[in-house]
Amino acid sequence: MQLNPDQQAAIRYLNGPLLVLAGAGSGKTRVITQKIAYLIQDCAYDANSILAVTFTNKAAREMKQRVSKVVNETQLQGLRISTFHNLGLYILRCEHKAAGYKSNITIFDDEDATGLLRELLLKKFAKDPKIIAQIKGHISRWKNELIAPDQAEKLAQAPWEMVAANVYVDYARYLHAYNAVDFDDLIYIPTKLLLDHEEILTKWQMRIRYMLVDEYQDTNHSQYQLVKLIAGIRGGLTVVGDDDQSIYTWRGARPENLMQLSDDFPNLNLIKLEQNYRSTTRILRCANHLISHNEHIFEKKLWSQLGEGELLQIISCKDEESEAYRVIAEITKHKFKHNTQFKDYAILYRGNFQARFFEKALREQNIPYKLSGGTAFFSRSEIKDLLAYFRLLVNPQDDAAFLRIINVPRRGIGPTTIEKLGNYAKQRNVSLLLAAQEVGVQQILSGKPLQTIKSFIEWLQTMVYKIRHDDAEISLKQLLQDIGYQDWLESTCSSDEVAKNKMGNVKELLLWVAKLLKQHNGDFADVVAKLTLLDMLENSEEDTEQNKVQLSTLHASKGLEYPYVFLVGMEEGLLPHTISIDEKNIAEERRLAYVGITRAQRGLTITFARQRKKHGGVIDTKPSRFLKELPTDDLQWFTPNSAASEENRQETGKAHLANIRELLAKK
DNA sequence: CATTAGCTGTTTTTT
DNA sequence: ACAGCTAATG
Repeated sequence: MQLNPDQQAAIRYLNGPLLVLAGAGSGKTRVITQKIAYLIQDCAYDANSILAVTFTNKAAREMKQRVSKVVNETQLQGLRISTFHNLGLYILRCEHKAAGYKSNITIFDDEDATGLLRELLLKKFAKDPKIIAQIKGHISRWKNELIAPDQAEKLAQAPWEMVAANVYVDYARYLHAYNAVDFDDLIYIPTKLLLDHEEILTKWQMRIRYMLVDEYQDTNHSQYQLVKLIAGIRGGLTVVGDDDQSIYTWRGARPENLMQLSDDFPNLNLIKLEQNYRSTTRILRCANHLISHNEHIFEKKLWSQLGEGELLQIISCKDEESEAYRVIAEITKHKFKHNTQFKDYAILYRGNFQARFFEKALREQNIPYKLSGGTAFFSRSEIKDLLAYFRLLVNPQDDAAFLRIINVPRRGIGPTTIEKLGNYAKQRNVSLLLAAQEVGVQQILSGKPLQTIKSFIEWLQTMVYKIRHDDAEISLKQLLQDIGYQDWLESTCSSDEVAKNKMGNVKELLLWVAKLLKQHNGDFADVVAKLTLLDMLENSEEDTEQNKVQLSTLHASKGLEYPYVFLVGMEEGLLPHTISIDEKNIAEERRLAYVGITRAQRGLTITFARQRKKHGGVIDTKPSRFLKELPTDDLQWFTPNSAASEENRQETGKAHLANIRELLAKK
């Protein structure tokens, strides 16, 4: 496909910073990938002097894949395409000394961070998880705004804000003592570092000569500062964004950063991409109609040359179960009729929990599917356990990891022992593991617990050695053997099935780690940190190649496209979500729906359930208000009593599915 | 220390 | 419905 003049211009423009306002499907990823190719092939840029940044691992993966199709492999050596968090980790690991960390940094995930905060707040006053979450959010905001703990203390006004600031101080101190960072730190610390150290800043500015940022509307303040610092006055910078696709303000994203750019870079050039190469005119008209209900920073109108296309189908379903069966039935029918492939279909939803019903239905029908997003995998207890072992092997100061696994599997180390050890560690001002290694613990602990901990530490040390010197895969299997994890799973799980499943996950993790270790030259610390950032499915191009129905949250679907999209659960309370139903947040929910609609290339089906199970009971639901914001002429409704569909008399999706199977069999 | 029964509150989205 | 926590018991 040829590039249009605007795209060409965006690719070739190198006389300073450039903002590309790119509507959905206007080829923004193409502009970025082609620009990388242009820089390398036509402008003699070294690949390792180019940095491309995205928000999700998925987007980074996609971009890497697309670049490798345009530029040959030897020229790509050293090219960095990564998420903001991975970039932060990279800078932090390079500059750990200046930042005051040892090289074996570990990353606290959300759960660890919340755990630490709970511990700290217990002393102060509260243990209400809501308050903890609130304070966590506040600390996160401070970090996003580049406000240090001591500054926060000075700035705090309201009493509760003072408490939060105090906790922030302690929290930062503890994390540092653990030689650990949280997700926000991965941006905050490197940005502060570049701000405070002229020579480090210069070094990075020299190293990175051109920077490209995708989904720019999702940057928060600290991320923007990081970009600005690296780009410097030279302004080797292209950012691509679309304020209509800003769906991350809940985690601090500031679409205003699009505007901010022209203030910070007076010589900023602006290029708009408005031609859409993805969707039919009908789909686009619906998207434009919907989003016109929002206020806009920049006006733009998307258009397409791909023809009118089919009507959008709106299907009313009885409940979530029949919604799932109905969608599967529609896919089956459509696939048969148009001779398509499973991978041409995507099911998009607001919340991860919705995937369950579709998974069940797909499994029953033996339809292959790909569930997107690694979060589910990493939140599994068995994976977190193993990861905690890994973290402890890397960093003996990681107390969160220590606490998680010291008694998993059971070693007879209970709360009493841990409390004693904890007190001692605090008094000695060292981590739990290091405290247990000191001679002085003998005065605190004795007998069996002491013996157990001693031998546990000895074992850990042999393990550290083994992983460094022996074959990775064998070492990791040994670790699993030594702790008797399989037996523990079998004895604690409710059924053999569950235990087997968990063991399968554990084996999968070990395989990945072994593979990653080889990729990272055996740098176990690096691999473990990467794992925490969920950056692993890297070598699974097969997934998109494989012929599977795609299941994804709306958030995770951004930047992707599918021939036929099923946007499910289009109900009040779900999309828009109950929590975001006030005037300010409704705009973001609308953008979320907009993102969903604009994923579709040729066909779009929107479904909703009239009833949904909620905390036990059954709740009546209403169709989403967003449906009323679509142009009626482009819609075809399928409701139980509408004449539009004979088939729809079948109330349950299951029966509907059976009908279609029968119909197909006859043909 | 481990186990278990009963109690709670809880449901967005991601790094 | 369910997981995660608490308190009581082995």
